[in-house]
Amino acid sequence: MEKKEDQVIKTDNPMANSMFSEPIPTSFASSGIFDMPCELEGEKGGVGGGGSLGFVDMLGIQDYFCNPSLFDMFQTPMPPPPPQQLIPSPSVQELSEVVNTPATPNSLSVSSSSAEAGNDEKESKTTVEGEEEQDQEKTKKQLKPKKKSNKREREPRFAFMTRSEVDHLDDGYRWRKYGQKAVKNSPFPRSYYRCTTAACGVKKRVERSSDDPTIVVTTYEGTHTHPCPVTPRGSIGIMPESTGFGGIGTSSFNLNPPPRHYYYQQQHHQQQQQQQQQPYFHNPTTSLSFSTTTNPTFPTFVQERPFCPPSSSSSLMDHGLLQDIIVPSHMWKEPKEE
DNA sequence: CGCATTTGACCAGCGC
DNA sequence: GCGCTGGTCAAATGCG
Repeated sequence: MEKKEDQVIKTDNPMANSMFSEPIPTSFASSGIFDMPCELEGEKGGVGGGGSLGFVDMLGIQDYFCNPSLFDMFQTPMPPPPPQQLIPSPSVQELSEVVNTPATPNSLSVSSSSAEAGNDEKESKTTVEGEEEQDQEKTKKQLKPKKKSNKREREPRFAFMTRSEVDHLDDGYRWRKYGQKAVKNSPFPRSYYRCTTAACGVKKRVERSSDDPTIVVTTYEGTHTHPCPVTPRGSIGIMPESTGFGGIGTSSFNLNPPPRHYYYQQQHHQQQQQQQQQPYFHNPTTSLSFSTTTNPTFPTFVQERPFCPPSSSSSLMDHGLLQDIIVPSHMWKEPKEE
């Protein structure tokens, strides 16, 4: 029962979190560089969710959404983890494959799909409201009907790959672990977490990549319906509702982050070219790429910067983002020794 | 004492 | 129909 994962956003910053699911306006469709319509000024150590976040329908990818908080996570300090390392392109591909097992290359309804993808997609017509799901959950608890006639409709999911030694990354939200399972083809168990906030049905799964144990794959499902209860080091936050992404923000940092530019690492020959198109990056120190190595339907976000630990000053925190080290594409191919 | 984690059991979906 | 696997529940346990 191979499952295809959701799209994977790979980052070295464990703060992968708070993001998620919502259809990505196809208007953002593109096939190369993605210029996140997010402005940032990053001064208080954070990116905020200042503006809107654009997103993609790359190579058939749609139905995705990246909560602006995504940006946060890229510059939010991670807990105690070890020195972050850059993830060379190769590994990205590998991971991508691992996580995105057999998918349907030509399928446009990539929507987050995973196990229940099939069903979800069929029923996805009737958009699921968070409340509905919660009701279902309640019902479940009572009769344990679980997925039945009313097969549970899942919200789009987002997977993030993070190089970290800690499994459960601190993303600012409070999570309660409700299960752990051994997963097939992986020596590492998968942990299931649910947002502890009442009425917030966001869930996330955390597991390590069997290929690269240093990689933690965090899959988020759902959208938080509340402000981030915790702003670790004042760096986490979610997109303001005004953005239309349903997020609620309470970031303690500047909400007008400088433009973030991402580029989509196309699967074929364009890949390298794309990577070299740094001019696309307004902020040359930070880049995030989408990679659809094996399966174009599942992009992989690759953060090209090593994690920058929080500093005592907000300005420095900001640097955590702005001073990221850019890794030339060629370096990806040839992982440097540390 | 309250909350989070652990862990075995249970259930549903899927492939054969 | 059966077995496998993923996902969830909930009692037991741990911890602050």
